[in-house]
Amino acid sequence: MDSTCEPYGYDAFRRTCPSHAVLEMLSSKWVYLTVSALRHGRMRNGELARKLEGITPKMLTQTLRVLERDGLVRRQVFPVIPPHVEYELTALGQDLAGLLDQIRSWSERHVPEIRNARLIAERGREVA
Amino acid sequence: MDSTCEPYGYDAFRRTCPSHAVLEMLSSKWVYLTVSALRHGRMRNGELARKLEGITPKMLTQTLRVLERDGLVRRQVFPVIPPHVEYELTALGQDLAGLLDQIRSWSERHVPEIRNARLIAERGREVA
DNA sequence: CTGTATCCAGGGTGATACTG
DNA sequence: CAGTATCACCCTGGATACAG
Repeated sequence: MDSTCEPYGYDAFRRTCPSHAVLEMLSSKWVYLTVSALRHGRMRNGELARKLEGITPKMLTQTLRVLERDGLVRRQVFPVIPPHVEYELTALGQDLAGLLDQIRSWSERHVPEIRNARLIAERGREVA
Repeated sequence: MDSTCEPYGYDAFRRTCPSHAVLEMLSSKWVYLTVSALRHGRMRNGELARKLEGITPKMLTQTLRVLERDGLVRRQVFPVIPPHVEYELTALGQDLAGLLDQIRSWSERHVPEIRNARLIAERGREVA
């Protein structure tokens, strides 16, 4: 069983390596956005729902549960009525957030170039 | 039509913003790995297939086509027999590669912490 | 307010076989 | 070698309604 990728260390290129699964877990736009949103402090469920435009209650909960399970997000429940729940990044989550947020920012910054590339690609297909 | 997110600039949190679609396109483990693999220079189709362990021909081609369409990868065909095709990152792709590769590296670096978090989470569920 | 419970459509993904 | 074509299938992800 080489699931640890030993003795050469972890290698995400190997499908049996745990780091491959971690990478897969991170490959979700809702994970990106959730972690990025929490980057500047704790937020309530409703706040997140409004910030992550278009997310359904199910996906929001599901995403938060995964992040909580993997130690990236901490969930705090206040036993009051109506319910009050807050989410915040753990130290590990904050470490990751710096990277994920850069990707988000990159996506925003390079829209024009990508849009342009797509237009050129389409033209090429028309000619053919 | 606020698809450009104007007048406040692009915002990936808004589902109608083009940057949201870009983020979604990047949310794929095969995109991560393909771009990371190409980071150190051009590669042939077969080389990529071997490097990206477990990828099917279909997914490899599909991923490369998306990256090519969006201007992140350049495809060069040598008209010889047997066929010879090489892929390499464009300038835009290299810019992105730096970020994506950091995520990949992060995934490898933090496996122990995440594994540990999962174990604790499981224990919690058992108690309940 | 913060979720859970269903249901459902759709397509991403893989496996396989095959062609130029 | 590089890629296409097909098929099936899971299962994600969305919509909705409802509960504590």
